Amino acid sequence: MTTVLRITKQADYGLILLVRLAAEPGRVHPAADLATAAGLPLPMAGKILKRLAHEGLLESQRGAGGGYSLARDPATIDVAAIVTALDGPIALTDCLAHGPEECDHAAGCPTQGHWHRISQAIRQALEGVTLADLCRPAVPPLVRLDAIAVRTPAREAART
Amino acid sequence: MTTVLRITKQADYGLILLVRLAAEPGRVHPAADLATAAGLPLPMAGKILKRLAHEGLLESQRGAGGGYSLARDPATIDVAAIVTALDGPIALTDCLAHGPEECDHAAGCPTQGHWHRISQAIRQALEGVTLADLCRPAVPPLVRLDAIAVRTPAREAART
DNA sequence: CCTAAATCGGACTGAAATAGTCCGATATCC
DNA sequence: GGATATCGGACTATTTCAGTCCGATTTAGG
Repeated sequence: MTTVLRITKQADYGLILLVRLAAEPGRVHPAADLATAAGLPLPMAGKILKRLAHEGLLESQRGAGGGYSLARDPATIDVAAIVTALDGPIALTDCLAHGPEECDHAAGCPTQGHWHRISQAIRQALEGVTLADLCRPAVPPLVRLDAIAVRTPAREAART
Repeated sequence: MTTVLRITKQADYGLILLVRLAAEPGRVHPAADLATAAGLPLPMAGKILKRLAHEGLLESQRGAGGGYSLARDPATIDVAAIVTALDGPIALTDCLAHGPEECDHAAGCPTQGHWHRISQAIRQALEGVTLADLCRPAVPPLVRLDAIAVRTPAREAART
């Protein structure tokens, strides 16, 4: 038993790579540069960047002098979009990922409305933070008592 | 690529079993009864009930005529507690599960505060719904447009 | 052209988490 | 004593995740 309701490392890594890209939005960054900056092995970073480009969050330029750059303004890319791009749809259970009506028993299920509410709250939490937010300010935690540390292998190496 | 930010099936099953128990809070329910009611194989239901008892959410009585009953009032048991009991701590990434100070690089990490906020929002969403809520009323979804169906193998069988 | 620098697309492997089962031991009621 | 139950933990199979690798393709520059 480990932890639950988590995003994958790929999404975590992806966030870090995107923060790097957002630091210099105009420039084209080769995957190798981003990988070393983030402290990730090139194959891993490459895989993630590929997918982000495929999902439309990044633009890619092939060939010598090529690389990746942000497709949109950092302020218009929210965390939900990034996580969804890398990890797939966000849902508490598999069935919540399917569309409406998918469940013919919905009528008799008293829990339904509650799940919907919870699901929506989570989604909103992820939509409420943009890539621009992530870069710029370290928002001061309101509660100082239980300030929670943020650590991940990549994130450690990432901090220059 | 499937879905992300999900709870395990055990937690899902556990919720269903608990709803059954909450329907008749006073009574003692044998695992076999709960299993058939929920449409789960007995070993599976047994495993889950065992853990819920071990975590203090259920009380158990052994021997003939024994079974499980709620340890507390349904209104005092929230979804977060149930999920935590069955799936372990709730956190977006492994590092968020650890306590404070665990990250010596926190000072340089601009994303820190944001993660904390998101994490807290998710936790609150799960703490805001109690077992009593889940039983009683089907809260009407505010947004009708994208009414989301709730389905899971067990949940289908569960609906009497 | 030709070579070097890059991404593209997908297959592939190993490790870990999950789902689910099974069994022997123990407690309780009749 | 026998039937009914939970207890505790080991055990297996399946899926998911992390991470790697390779051949193909595109582009810049000499």
